[in-house]
Amino acid sequence: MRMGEGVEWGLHCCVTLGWLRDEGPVPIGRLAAWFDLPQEYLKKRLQALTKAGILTSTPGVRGGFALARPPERITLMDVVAALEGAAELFRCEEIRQRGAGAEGARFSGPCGIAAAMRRAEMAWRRELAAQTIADLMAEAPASGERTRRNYARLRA
Amino acid sequence: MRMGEGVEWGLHCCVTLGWLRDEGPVPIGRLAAWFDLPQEYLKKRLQALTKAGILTSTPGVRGGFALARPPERITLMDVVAALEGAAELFRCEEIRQRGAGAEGARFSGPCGIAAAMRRAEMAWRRELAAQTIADLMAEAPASGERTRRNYARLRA
DNA sequence: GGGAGTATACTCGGATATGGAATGTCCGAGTAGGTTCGG
DNA sequence: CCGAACCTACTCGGACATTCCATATCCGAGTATACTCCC
Repeated sequence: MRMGEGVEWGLHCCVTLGWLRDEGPVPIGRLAAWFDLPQEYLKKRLQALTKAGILTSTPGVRGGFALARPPERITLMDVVAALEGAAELFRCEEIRQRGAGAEGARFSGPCGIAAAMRRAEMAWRRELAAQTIADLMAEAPASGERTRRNYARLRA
Repeated sequence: MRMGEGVEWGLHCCVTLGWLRDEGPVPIGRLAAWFDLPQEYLKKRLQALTKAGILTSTPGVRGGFALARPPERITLMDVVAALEGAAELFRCEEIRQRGAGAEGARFSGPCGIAAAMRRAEMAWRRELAAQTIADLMAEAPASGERTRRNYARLRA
């Protein structure tokens, strides 16, 4: 069980778009070159973020991607859910109700195993939801400054 | 990103083996029929648990699988790590150091994104390590009683 | 010179191949118990 | 009748197919810009 690499890409792109928010939309080719990533596949991932309402995409010759909301209102949980699906990590198939072991059982309450796994997963989600893109931006102001400088030079 | 179904199988089998600890080793065929699971693949997963030191396997005509330690000393984290690998969910590829965005950067500290994801993952692991197989057994004493009864009937 | 129409180049969007991991299946090695033969 | 050797049946262990999803790629739809032509 591992997370897709698109999550790292999406988070870095969101932080970068947060820093370049005053510069207007950033085209996908620029972002791909920025991190040396496969352009077409990165586009596919950003499209998922767009569908989830995290990014906005504007077509046309001066188009590109941009944040749909202020960075303070975008949590890591939003990005992960958009890119990896909102489904839970552990899926209970209720195997306790099948086979010879279920002979003469009622199963009133929920499955204890599923409940325990759910508790752990909720702790994970809570931590993810507590961090925002703005927090990540605040942690590295120097990188923000450099990003704006490099981007302005590329644009010129 | 989803967890393999083997985790659910492994946890249910561990709880069942905890209840049947006085009955000696349980063969794989019995366990597979118990939950109506594909026998050969379940065996592969239990072999992983054996390699991790969670189960013991005894060959021979009266052989089978059994818990290697008391249920109080087996955490959900142990089982998940044995079946899904101990690698972290989020792997940082340091894409910030690649491409045009890294022009003239020093990168003194660790990647803030990786740190944030690590925090969330640690919360998840902590919750998993706090729950043991014995806890799961204690939550459903009725199922334990029924399991012992059904198993004795099958054995007869 | 001004404005409308048109052509164009650049963007996003979804449909289409490919590779690797999770899943599923198979055969061989080993051990405990039962059986048989000899004492 | 007792004991030891052998044989058999059942177990686990690892090697071999198959299916599904993440990854990677391609072509088509749409729009703002820039240019051109007409008034």
